[in-house]
Amino acid sequence: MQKIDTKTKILNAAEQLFAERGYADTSLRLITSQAEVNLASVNYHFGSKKELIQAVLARYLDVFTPKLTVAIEELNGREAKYNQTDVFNSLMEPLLELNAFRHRGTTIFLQLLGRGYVETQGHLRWFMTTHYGDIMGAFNAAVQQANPHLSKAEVFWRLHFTLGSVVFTMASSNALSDIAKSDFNQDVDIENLIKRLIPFISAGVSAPE
Amino acid sequence: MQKIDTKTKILNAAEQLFAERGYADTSLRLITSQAEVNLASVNYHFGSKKELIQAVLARYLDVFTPKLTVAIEELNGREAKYNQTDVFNSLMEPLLELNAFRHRGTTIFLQLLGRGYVETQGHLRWFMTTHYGDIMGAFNAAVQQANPHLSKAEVFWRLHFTLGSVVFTMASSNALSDIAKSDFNQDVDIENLIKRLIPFISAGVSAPE
DNA sequence: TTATATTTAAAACATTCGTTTAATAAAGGG
DNA sequence: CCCTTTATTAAACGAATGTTTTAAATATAA
Repeated sequence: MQKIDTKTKILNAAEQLFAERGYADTSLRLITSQAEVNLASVNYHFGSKKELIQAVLARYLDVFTPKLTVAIEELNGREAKYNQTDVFNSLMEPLLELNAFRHRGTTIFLQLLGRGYVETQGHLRWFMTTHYGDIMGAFNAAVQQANPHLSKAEVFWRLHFTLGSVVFTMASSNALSDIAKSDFNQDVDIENLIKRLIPFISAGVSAPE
Repeated sequence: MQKIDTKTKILNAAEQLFAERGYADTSLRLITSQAEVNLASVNYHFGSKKELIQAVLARYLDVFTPKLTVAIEELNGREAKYNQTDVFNSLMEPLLELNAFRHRGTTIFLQLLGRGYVETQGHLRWFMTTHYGDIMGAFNAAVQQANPHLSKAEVFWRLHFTLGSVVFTMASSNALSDIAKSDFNQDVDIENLIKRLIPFISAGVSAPE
């Protein structure tokens, strides 16, 4: 039984609550009581709530983006041309490996991402594009490469449509799962959901213009 | 120059701000100052902020759902079987007519809808399903009818993926339009966006299982 | 051990929020 | 015109939030 330091205890509790309830609806008091630490320790270790939010996201992004980077590089290093499915697989592997990083890591990461996009007015989007803009651009380029029949602009938009599907689904996955449970008596986990998402997204991205 | 009563002034200001900034991040003080009415008038006319949110949404839904209802009924009254494109057209017309109801009505409505889904923890979803559940069910059934190769559950999920694409795109349409403008020197309006969305969504919904 | 730096703790602070109150003004009906 | 209802206004309330302060405890290094 090792001792977990305060900083980590805060991050663990915060990411859980942020993903479940959103950033705005999660107070520091709720986080610190869940983490069993003092209220003031958030400001001591992170400075502010805003910086805590960024730290929570950064912990995932710093695991995710290097893996995605090498996956994309591997893709571009191939002799044969790659297609849309190849690109998605390159994305999915690093994404699913987050489940090894932390319990339910994939879901939490996508929920945090989604909430960050729709909730906070700009500051999270700014944080991500300035710190992780390179890999985002590289991924965009890979999708273009795989879909030469689409214009740059069309790829741009379709990737955002895709992001919308994923992020929205994850952000409301709790409620949706409840509905699916009562309507179809169907248990839905993250793997199941991704399995449903893939054909939808793949068909959408590669659709004729 | 006709005089607009206080209730309407509040609704007009509120829907604008709710769509732009979300429900939680929009204070009653911001709304009432924008509307140039007294702070207390919100509680006087609507009872609470929660009820104001519902009233804002209801104003759109009460215009939208009757039109969608007749469109779906017309669809079911046809002799020939209809397909996915037919269903979407039945949805799009009432949706675009909201632009006649109010300036940028379609965008605002979809933004409000999306924010309601991810933000408020349940009460808006409850409000919608209890008051407008019938038409939602009818639309769901129509999509199933048009896609007999899909199970009920699969249709349910794909419609939510669709809602995600639409809502997410609308919710971040301001920022996205700016990016598209600077990257592709491309002006994007709502009609243009929907034109891009249709092939993406259609392909996704009707994809093989 | 002693001195210094780091971390934790309790309390208070300053704002902001939704809501309520109480007084005033305007409108409508007989 | 008077009376009742409806609507508006200014002020305050109570609760919740992020943050800061000040002191105590703990760890670190000389």
